[in-house]
Amino acid sequence: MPRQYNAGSARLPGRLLPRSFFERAPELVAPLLLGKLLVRKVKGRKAPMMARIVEVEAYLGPDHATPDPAAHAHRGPTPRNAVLFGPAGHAYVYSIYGQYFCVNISCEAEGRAGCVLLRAVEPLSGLETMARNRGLDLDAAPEMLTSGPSRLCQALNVTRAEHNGLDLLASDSALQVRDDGFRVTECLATPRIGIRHAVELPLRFHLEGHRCVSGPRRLVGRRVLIG
DNA sequence: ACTCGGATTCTCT
DNA sequence: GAGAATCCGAGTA
Repeated sequence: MPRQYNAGSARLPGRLLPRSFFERAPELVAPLLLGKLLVRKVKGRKAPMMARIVEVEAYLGPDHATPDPAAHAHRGPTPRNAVLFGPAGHAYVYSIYGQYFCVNISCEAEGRAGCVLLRAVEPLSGLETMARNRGLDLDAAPEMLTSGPSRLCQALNVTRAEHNGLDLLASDSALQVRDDGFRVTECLATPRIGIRHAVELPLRFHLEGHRCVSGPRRLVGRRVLIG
């Protein structure tokens, strides 16, 4: 059973991840992010929204040994992807299809790009707020709230205007990644979803069988041990 | 200035 | 499983 958190508690659970955690290649960081907490603090509200990361994808920068033409950073820095070339542990939020957002976490040392896309999280607290943000009934199933990169942005009200470039490793950030001690020992690596290029790279990582994971349930993948 | 495609989601059939 | 919605950013000129 997922650990429950007191929505009224003033202190956030666990601890912030160190920046060094993200100053590595995205394909190493991505599986290690599974099981970590995503915390969304909203000004004027006592209780933050919290969710556990269950599905991610790695996108490689132009200096990586493996070319990744599916990555936004592949052709080098542009105004849009500037955050990816900055320090690690920051939010790269971009808009897609004119109506949605996706959120990534920058990886690698400053000057080098690479990131991890958050594709799905398991809601832990603030589910009614998430449902309201998504325009769903307050008793909507958890997987309808945050299963999908743009669904989770909508549920947590993450936008490019407000959150692009935000430091996810600072205690005063509206969006944080934290480690509450929850341990994931293995995951499944599969091809990434929704891309046209580099479709063969196995850079999508998820908790096998988790109901909040997005996408087709029958993707071929290989088991990966974590830690 | 102009074109084109997109790391998606929802609503149908 | 297919098609629509919908617009920003990147590339080309």
